[in-house]
Amino acid sequence: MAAAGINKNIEIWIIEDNVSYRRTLLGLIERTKGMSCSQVFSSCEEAINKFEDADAPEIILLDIGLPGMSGIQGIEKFKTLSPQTHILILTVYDDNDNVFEALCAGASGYLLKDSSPEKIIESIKEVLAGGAPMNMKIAHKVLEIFTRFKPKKNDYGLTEREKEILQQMVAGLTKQQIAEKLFLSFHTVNTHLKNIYNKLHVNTRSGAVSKVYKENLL
Amino acid sequence: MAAAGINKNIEIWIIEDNVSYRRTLLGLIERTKGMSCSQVFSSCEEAINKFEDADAPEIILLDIGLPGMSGIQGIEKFKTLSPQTHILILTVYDDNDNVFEALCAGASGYLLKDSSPEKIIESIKEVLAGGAPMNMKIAHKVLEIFTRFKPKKNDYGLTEREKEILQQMVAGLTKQQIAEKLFLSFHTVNTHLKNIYNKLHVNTRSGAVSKVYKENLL
DNA sequence: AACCAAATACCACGAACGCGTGATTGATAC
DNA sequence: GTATCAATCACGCGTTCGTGGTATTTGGTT
Repeated sequence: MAAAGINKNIEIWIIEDNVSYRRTLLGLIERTKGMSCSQVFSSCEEAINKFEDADAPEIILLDIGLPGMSGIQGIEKFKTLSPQTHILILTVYDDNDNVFEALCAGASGYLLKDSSPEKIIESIKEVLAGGAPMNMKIAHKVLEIFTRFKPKKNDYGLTEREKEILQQMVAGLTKQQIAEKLFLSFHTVNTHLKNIYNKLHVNTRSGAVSKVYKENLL
Repeated sequence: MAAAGINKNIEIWIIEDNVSYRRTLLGLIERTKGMSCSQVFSSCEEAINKFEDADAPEIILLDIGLPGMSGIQGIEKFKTLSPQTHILILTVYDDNDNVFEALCAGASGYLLKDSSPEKIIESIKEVLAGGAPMNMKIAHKVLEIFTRFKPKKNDYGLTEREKEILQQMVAGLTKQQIAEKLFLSFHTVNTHLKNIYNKLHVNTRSGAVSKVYKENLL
């Protein structure tokens, strides 16, 4: 596995539009034994062009927020052009969508830009060793995403009627509208709502709706 | 919760049927400063019983291949009994199914038994810091699982600021609370909220929150 | 320099909400 | 046979929301 590091340098490309950060990365790579950065780009498009007359690198350090084609789109393109190339995301975005999309698209790791230089070097090695380096924060998000795939049946002891009312609330209806739709008195809906709040340990509509989705109730 | 490490030891339970490995773990924990293992079990059932007359621990080190109830089932049970308890899987199984199920069920981390003692201690700390420690191998499998999914994405031209405010609303905060949290005037939040409603074509908090989840905004 | 979108801030009003406290009925359980 | 609990309905109080406005500042385009 580490064979590459013995005879020749690990070939790395950098795609990063921020000039100073790009320079920082380049410096870091170049002064690390066993690694070398032959190409730097500020957009995916440029890198894609280079694939024609240059050998594919072993690693691409890739930003997500890029001018033109986004890093996410880039991943897919690079993976088609050179499936064996590992792509290590290095970005400021840590929202669930970007993380999810990047990993779905085939990224081999996901780091945030506040990672220390040592962490970055270490992660590159980890990728080559078949790992999947991630920030603590990112790893946590990954698990969060996982738990969403598993329908929890944590009822909180909600009654059928309460669930019914919760559904209407999730749909965005007001208490009065719910009452009309379910042929109830406004006061009844009010009471149910209070009980729901108690059971779910929330005290706002948004909190309740949020809990419904997060924990897959109903 | 993070204050726990300052004044008292991190409370850890071990559930592991292999006597010698259990002893190894126990020894490791007990000789680590700031951690203490008050309970060891060889099955989930025993641990579940103890939940009644003992305080829930901060961490459970959990094996998967157990007599009786499997570790996977155990996770769900423990998470119901004590949602704030972190469960760290420590097992020999590294097949996709077990990994996937465990993480779906709510495990906070997944280590293989060949992990070094230092790695285990480090992982416990990482879990408490909100991370999700995984072996290189496991992390790689997690990414593999991810590549099997491929969803959509949507945006209603929401501003970054608007998304930020939407996030707080999803968390169940009131306008006033959001204003305080983001160091804004109440009126500003109000304005943003109006714009958000317009963009999402809703006119209630619940409707907005609902849309966020249904269409995977943020 | 002109322009524009985004972020910020303010006001006022009627509608809706959250919450405490209460009651009545009917079914199920012990 | 009485205890429990879901479901229904009721009132009032103070708070928050949704919506109609207006307006300033700022950063980026043109």
